[in-house]
Amino acid sequence: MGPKYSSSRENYLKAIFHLQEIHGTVTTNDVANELQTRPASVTDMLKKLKAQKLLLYEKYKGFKLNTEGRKVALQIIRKHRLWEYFLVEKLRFGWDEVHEIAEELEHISSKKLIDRLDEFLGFPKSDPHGDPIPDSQGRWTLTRQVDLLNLPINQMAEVSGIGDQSAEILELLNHKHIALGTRLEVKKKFAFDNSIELKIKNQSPVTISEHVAKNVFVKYDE
Amino acid sequence: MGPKYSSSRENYLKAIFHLQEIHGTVTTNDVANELQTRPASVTDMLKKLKAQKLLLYEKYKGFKLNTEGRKVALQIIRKHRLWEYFLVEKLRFGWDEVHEIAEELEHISSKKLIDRLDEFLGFPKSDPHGDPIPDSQGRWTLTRQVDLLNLPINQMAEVSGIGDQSAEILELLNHKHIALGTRLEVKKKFAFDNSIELKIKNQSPVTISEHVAKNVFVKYDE
DNA sequence: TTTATTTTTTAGATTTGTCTAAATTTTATT
DNA sequence: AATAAAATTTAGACAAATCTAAAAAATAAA
Repeated sequence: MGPKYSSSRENYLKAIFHLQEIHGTVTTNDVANELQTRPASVTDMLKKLKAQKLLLYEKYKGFKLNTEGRKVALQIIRKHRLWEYFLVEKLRFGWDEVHEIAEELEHISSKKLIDRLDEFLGFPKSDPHGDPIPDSQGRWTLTRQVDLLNLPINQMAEVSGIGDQSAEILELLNHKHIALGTRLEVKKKFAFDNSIELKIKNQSPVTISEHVAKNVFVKYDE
Repeated sequence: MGPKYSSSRENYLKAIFHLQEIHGTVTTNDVANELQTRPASVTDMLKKLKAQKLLLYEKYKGFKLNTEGRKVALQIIRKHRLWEYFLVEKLRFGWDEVHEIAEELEHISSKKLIDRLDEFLGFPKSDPHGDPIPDSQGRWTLTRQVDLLNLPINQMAEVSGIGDQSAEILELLNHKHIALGTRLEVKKKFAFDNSIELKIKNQSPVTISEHVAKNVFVKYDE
């Protein structure tokens, strides 16, 4: 059996999901803009998605995915992010060059394939951009995982992993009282050398270099 | 940029390549049969492939791929077989369940992806069915690799690998004078228990069980 | 070598996804 | 509230890939 929905339909579902996460409800123009297509084409597709019972839609009013549509969208997002993780972690791609390839891979239909891939990758919780990966039931941890360079300022987070496992970096982190589980927030980012000033509760601020920041991963709820 | 040719076109190229390997020249009905489609649809596509300069075709005469068409077909076969290898070796799929999934994966367009995958897999020479994998220039070793159960009768071949690495099988093979590099041929296959009678030059015939045969891989030129 | 059979092609229709241009509805502005 | 502007939908067209039914060409059989 081929795919349940065409690539095109899947792209619409994904775009609508994305937009309704941001705005609650979605408009025709939004989708046209997101998918680089024409509003008329969007309307055409909305009718099809409604007929397939994936979308709540009354013409001229806004629209949003129903439960089934959301479910399908989450599976596509899951595939996209797992493939991105694979490309970066296993095939040594840069995190900035994987999106386009994952746009194609996300439409491969086999559920067994994606569950095996998930297992092969060790059930990662976040993709290389820090976005959460839904599990095979479409649930996701609300936790984002990023390195310290990408942690928003004043966002409390918990250290969840160290990239470089060398004794040198562990010594440095130890000295600054940073370990797995430490709760901290970024107070300042210096554009000059990308160094970062951190604050850990009940301690005075510490500064770390870009090189170190890149290797410290933290998670936080959004 | 999207794919250079549609999935459908790629499937035609692959089918025609396959058929012309067997019969030299290809007919409309052959292709229709191979792709489970109608002769009229094949004719339609032949015109398009000819217009794209991938096919030598005069109506009512047979047809075959030109150099460019062959090149494209080989790249698709390369992708198909590398993905099959990945599915079996990395994701623990059975060799009998990977074909359908690879039919989808083979249409992913990124050349960089497939070259990285090739590297990640260690530049395998054969897919899980023993079919050769073309390299990134479309060249392939004419050598097929199969286990002893699948070696054609009276085909001289050379032992190229042992699946199970246990001391027990190595002891058994050693006793029967079978090692990496040994040249042998299958003289008889017994349907009753799938045991196999082998002949090594200057030695009397030996019989091995199905279990052993499955774990001895050989290569031969076709 | 006619005739019959099979193969292949053409003609015209269908489906999916897209588009442009025009019409309609909603929203914003005076 | 009337009008202007923006958003959305409809109507009709097009390209790709497929199909059926009929016509044309090639092959096989009498």
